[in-house]
Amino acid sequence: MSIANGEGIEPMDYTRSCGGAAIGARLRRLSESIDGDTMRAYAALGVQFEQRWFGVLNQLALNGPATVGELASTLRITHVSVSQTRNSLEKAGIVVSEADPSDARRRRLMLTDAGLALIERLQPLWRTCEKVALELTAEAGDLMAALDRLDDALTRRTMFERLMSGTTLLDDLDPTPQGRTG
Amino acid sequence: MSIANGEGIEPMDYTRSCGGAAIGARLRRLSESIDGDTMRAYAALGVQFEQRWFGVLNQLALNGPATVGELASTLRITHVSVSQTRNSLEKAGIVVSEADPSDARRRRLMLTDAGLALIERLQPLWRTCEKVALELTAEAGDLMAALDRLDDALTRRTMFERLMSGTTLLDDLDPTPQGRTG
DNA sequence: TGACATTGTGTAGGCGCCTACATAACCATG
DNA sequence: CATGGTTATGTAGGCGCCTACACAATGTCA
Repeated sequence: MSIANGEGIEPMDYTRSCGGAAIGARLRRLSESIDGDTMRAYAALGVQFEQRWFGVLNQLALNGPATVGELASTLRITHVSVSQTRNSLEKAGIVVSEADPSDARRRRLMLTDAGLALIERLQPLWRTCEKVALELTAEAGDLMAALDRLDDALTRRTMFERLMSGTTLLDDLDPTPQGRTG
Repeated sequence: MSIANGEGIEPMDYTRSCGGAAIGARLRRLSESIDGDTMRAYAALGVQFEQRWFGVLNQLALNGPATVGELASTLRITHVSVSQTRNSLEKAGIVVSEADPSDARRRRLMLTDAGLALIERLQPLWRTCEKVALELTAEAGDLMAALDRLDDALTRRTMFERLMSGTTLLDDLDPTPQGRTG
């Protein structure tokens, strides 16, 4: 808490110095960097593409038509996000949807010919992504496996549970109820 | 590309099956999960806190008053983001700012007493974050180090450079100039 | 048949970050 | 001291995701 020098020395990376409370920020920064560069690659190839399209397109290509809810569940994002992505994909003519005849609540998405062509066209870039991912995994030493394990760890016990569990937090926490500013 | 079954089988996690093109999405999803849970922890403790405050607050606590640009540089985010965070912090009474007497373009941020008190109050939670980060690193097998190495790898050569470099991409890429939809 | 919960999808608005652009203060020139 | 480039900050609007809420179609049960 001591107020030290205001300039001069500068830690090489704040997320490295204070890992714990900033790990979310760090992952976010990495994802934005990678997503941004990938988008730039699409643009550089003259292909109009949105990052968020990938999951849905890939699933439709692999497994055929699917509903909003099915895609959300497979992609592990909310149905809202899928719904918005669907909207964008339809506007771009890459996907069409129709009400499921057996249940009018459901909306079945399927690729258009333009969608199939787009996927075909992007295959090389996506294969390159795979290669780069391998390259990075090599350089970063087992990154993907570490992410797998992080996913697993958080599935076993969420961040929230970990933060709130007595052993780590409540022992330490000063119980004066002075908080709640707003 | 073959259209297979539309229901039934479901890969356990799409990001694991198609790692390359979705690595950004995966990191984003992880960061959102962690950030969201951390925010829930603040809320559960009755403290009104925004995730984005952390970097700036931490820096001000560690190094004393600083300008928007200095913070942006240290935190490795844009000055815009710092500027918006500053605004939010000032509205919450946690930080005040004044024009630098020697250069009126610069705005020096410093903690208020309320800001110092908030930091004091959050120390236990932040220490818990550290512990949880260590816990996760243990469970995820050297996660933080892998992230360090990923950062380094991307600094050496950006994702964009990797994607565009001939060896990986241009060899594969079908050169028909049919793209550019919009 | 009508009431009521459940399910599938959509809308509004928020998060923390971004890029592109605008503005104001500073610093050289002439 | 006017001109124009540079620097520090701010505004507008976008990204992909989120939560909270709205609503229509379906199932259930009196």
